Amino acid sequence: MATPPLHAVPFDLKRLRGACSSCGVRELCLPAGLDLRSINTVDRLIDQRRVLARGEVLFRNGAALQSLYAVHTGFMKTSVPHPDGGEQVTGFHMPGDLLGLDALGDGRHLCDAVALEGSEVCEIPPQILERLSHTIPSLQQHFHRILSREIVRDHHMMLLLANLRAEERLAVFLLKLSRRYAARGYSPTEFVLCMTRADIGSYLGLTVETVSRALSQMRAGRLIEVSTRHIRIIGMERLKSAAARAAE
Amino acid sequence: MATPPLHAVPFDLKRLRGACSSCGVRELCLPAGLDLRSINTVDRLIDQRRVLARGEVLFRNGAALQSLYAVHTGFMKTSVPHPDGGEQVTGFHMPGDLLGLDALGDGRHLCDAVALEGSEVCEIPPQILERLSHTIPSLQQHFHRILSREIVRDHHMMLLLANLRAEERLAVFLLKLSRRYAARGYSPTEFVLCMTRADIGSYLGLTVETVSRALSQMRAGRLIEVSTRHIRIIGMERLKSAAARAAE
DNA sequence: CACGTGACTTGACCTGGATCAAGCACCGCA
DNA sequence: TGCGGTGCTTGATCCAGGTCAAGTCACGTG
Repeated sequence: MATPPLHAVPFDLKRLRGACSSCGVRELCLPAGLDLRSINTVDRLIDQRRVLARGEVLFRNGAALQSLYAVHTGFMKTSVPHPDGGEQVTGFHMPGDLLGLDALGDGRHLCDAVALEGSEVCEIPPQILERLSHTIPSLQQHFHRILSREIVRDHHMMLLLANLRAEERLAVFLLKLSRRYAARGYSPTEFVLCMTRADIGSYLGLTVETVSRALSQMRAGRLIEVSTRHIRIIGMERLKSAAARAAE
Repeated sequence: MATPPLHAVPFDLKRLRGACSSCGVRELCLPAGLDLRSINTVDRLIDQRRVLARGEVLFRNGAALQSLYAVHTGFMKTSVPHPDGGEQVTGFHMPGDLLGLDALGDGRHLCDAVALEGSEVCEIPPQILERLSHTIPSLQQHFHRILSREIVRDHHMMLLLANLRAEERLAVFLLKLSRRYAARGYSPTEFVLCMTRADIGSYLGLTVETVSRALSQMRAGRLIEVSTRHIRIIGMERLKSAAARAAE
């Protein structure tokens, strides 16, 4: 039941120049301005890969920052543990996304990161990134862009949590997933959810039951077809208008 | 009815070395590692001040990024306009806070920033910041730290919006304000709110009525004294336990 | 000084989603 | 092949907070 294998190669720098032209939304791609020598330099420094089995933890809340991670293949989630046992999911991460940014603040991770399916990540030691930024200004700029976009995304999420009703939240969620899959070359209308309803609920500030009901309702309204983890969007326009109150 | 004048001098670099030791939480202070020559260099480049009257707009959603801004004195809010007329408040900003980070992503501001009382800000052109970062590594690091902390703060906010009930949200809100005032040398137990109930409500995902009721309830429970904008915390411990479910 | 306006409070009512409860579907495993 | 566990769905009930409505308060203005 895994999602189709994703082929993104976000930090294989030897391929970056070619890859960048095609990666569109993919954030980690470096600007095309790098000369070959830089690319080789970088490539020598960043080549640590790490393979994660489904359910495996990449880092935990409280752990010292060793490295940032670029998701290479697979699907990850990050969450902050709730004092009373539960957890709040703060994001889902697909190939090309960067993990661990919250730890730059004081050198400790403030969330857990776990693989929702077999995944591979690239390790990017922050010192190296910072050192490289000195010599490659465009890299620095790009890194700032990534951080800034993360902030914007979070603001968007706050807006969603503060203003939207259950079905609207779900609609936004599905549309965002759809776009992200599309940006990576997959079908925007048909995909498999890697996360449980509980994960979705936590992320969207809803209970499992409400998530389930909202999905059923969207099925009833013929916006989507659902069979447990498999989603097909059959009424993209209706789905978009269901998400209408969100600042798209 | 203005808050007491705030005396922070976050970007007067000539004073930074001395100031930093005392500024604690203040984020914009540069690490002490700068030598005097750097300080003078920076100081020559960053000296644009801008004065804002209460209600005046610093920048608008959609405007091209000219500059980042460090709040110098006063009190600002940022908000993203809601398609259907309203707005979602994304943050309140006190002296030492940095504004405009969301625009690093694609060079356009994605929120409005307005002064809630007479304020003064320092302009910090991002190009200069980036150029300086090349020559002063500790500055770069510190800037990353600021961005990272912003992300962490937003995650905390998401957690609040997704999980807490009205009174808990208010309690967290007041405690956070209290701490921020304390960090700037003001009373942690008595202060004046610069924003309307509507602003608070928007920020916390509540209606004006609910904000008002929650405050009344906290008064009834003798956690605080309220008279419109003036707040005094008279039961700090009770206030903290009212916010208990938040990951403090 | 009365007046108007916008900010705030309080009450009555209603509803979306949480909670509680029951059962179903799927999967790994013996 | 049956069994247990985990994830998912659906129904019934309840309540926090949204909505609507009616004041009251604070303050700036003619």
